[in-house]
Amino acid sequence: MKRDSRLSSVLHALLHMAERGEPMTSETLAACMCTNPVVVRRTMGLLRDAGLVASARGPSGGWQIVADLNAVTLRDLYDALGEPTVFAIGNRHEAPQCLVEQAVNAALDDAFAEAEALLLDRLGKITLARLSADFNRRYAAHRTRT
Amino acid sequence: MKRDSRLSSVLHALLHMAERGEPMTSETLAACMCTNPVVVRRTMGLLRDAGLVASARGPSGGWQIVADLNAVTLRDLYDALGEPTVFAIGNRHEAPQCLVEQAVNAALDDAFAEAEALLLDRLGKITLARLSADFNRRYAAHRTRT
DNA sequence: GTTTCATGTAACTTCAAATATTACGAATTA
DNA sequence: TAATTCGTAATATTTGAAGTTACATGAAAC
Repeated sequence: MKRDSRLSSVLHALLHMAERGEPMTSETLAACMCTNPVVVRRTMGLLRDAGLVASARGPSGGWQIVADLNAVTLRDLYDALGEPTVFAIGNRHEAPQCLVEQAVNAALDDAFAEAEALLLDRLGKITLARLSADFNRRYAAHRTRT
Repeated sequence: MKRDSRLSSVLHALLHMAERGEPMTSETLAACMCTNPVVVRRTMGLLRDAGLVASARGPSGGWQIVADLNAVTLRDLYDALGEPTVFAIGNRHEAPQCLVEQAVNAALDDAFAEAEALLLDRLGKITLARLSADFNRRYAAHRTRT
């Protein structure tokens, strides 16, 4: 299976944008994430629909954060991306006739639902501001070392 | 992404085997799970390697549970399957140079690790015996209704 | 107002991982 | 020895994410 890395990607992009302060083109963002401008536009487009970033066309255009870094959590990003499937493990059939399979599914669904709830709760507690601060700590430490 | 449904599959198979009491061929199991005998053999083979089931060749051969249903948890099955990847969401790069991406990955890794730990803990608390009992409750209820 | 730059998006291709299939060898029972 | 069943290699299919190509649309700069 190929894992969905969009959450990781948009976070990477957003922190770079936060550092920069001025609009960044999808080309620039794609370069710093080793991907393709179209992929960036597609993904950032979802964040724009959610009101988190703004895009502008033409010269001096590009992408910019419009939300308050203290107010945006990773959960918000997850939601903006369309609440992608969390687990790579799932039931064989979703609504089986077989009573055995129903019992199996019920047990698995419970456990996975609990884990998903915990994950989303954790994501809801991490703000972009905190990640940005974390990055700046790492940056300072890095400059000290070298 | 295509989700891994082997945990669901082997559970389904094991409960059928528990009900039956005598060996079941991979062909029979495949039929009741709408899949292929070879797939069954491959997957059940992992459980055999873990000492949970036994296989016998030739006429009157097939698959049988050899473990105590009270002692086997879903976590044991997960382990027997080789601890498959839990999440369909992941980091873009695993060991990035970029400090921004390192900060992002660290935050995500934490949240996902917590959720995974909770999931495995839950799986470790569900025994095959409990699932079997759950099935029998459903079966009784079903017979009452019809 | 024309040129240039950048997004918007449809259509298609590639890639990775699970699952399915075919084929045949090896072991076991009757 | 014939029938049955597992063991397993090799290959194909399927699914969904990611990447690519192509071109239309809109905005700024001159």
